[in-house]
Amino acid sequence: MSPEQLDPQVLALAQSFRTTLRHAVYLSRSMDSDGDITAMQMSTLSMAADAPLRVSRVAANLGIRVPSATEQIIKLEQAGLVSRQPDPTDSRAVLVELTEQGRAAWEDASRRRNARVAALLDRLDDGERATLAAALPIIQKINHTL
Amino acid sequence: MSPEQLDPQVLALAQSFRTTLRHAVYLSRSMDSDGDITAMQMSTLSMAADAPLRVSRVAANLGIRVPSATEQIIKLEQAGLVSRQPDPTDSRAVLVELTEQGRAAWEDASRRRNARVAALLDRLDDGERATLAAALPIIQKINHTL
DNA sequence: GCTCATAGTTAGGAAGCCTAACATTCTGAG
DNA sequence: CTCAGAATGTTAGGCTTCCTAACTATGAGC
Repeated sequence: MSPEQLDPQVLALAQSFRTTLRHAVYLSRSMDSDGDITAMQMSTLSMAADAPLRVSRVAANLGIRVPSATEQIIKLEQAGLVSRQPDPTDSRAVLVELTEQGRAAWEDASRRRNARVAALLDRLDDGERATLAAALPIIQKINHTL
Repeated sequence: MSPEQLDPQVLALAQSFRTTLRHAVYLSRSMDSDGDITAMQMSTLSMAADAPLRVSRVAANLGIRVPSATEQIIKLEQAGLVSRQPDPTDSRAVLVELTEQGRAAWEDASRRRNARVAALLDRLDDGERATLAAALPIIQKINHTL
């Protein structure tokens, strides 16, 4: 909490990082806006693709409150993409899992979006792609320390 | 538009990029949610900090429609942070510029947010920071090719 | 068994974004 | 010079997403 102790170089990087990420929000929005599945729904589906998970975990992973997660999950359920099952180990909890249709929709949407982003990345040279590949885990690491 | 031609390695990078960016949205949101100025307002203020600009340019830079930009700008105006002046070269257009109070608020908010992000980046080692610094311009470049 | 914490849902409201319709100003073709 | 169409914003109305507060139902500890 003492700004004087911060390395100016780190501060400059922080500024650049913040700005880049702010713009990347719009990049991400446009990358993930395709068809009828929203970015948030994509996130939820990809979480559930690994294994069924609780509503509260969906909320935590999305950085939203539980009621908001419930709302989104209900929409996914009405669209037939996920099902809500009571957790056998805790009857208070609800497990969100992909339906067959949900898995198909998720895989399809992923494929199309990946192809579009790959087309963007294709314009970079090998060095740039290598740098980007090296930086992504670091950004994820920062994300986890949140 | 022919997915078969895409390098699998580039596709994998695209997937990772997309996922990282999607999570970074929430990171950015938490980094930029501080006090009373929202992330979008910060973006608008930082644009106007360089030079007065039109409503349509604000909208374009934020990736939103003109009416939505108008709405945000009116809020900033009501908060006393920007003023709306008719463009002397085109009376249809409106120039958004920072007020003194707006500039002070922006500088203050920037300082605090940069300090908080710098504290996160401080936990990385020098190599990680170097990689991150190298990657940021590349992400910006991708952003511009949008 | 009572009490308190935990998991989700429901209800109601705030904020942000959108499209459609409109007023005003500019531009250029005749 | 005039008038039709383009460009710039604003207003109006609606949709979506998120929030907090209040509630139900289940689990856990004394």
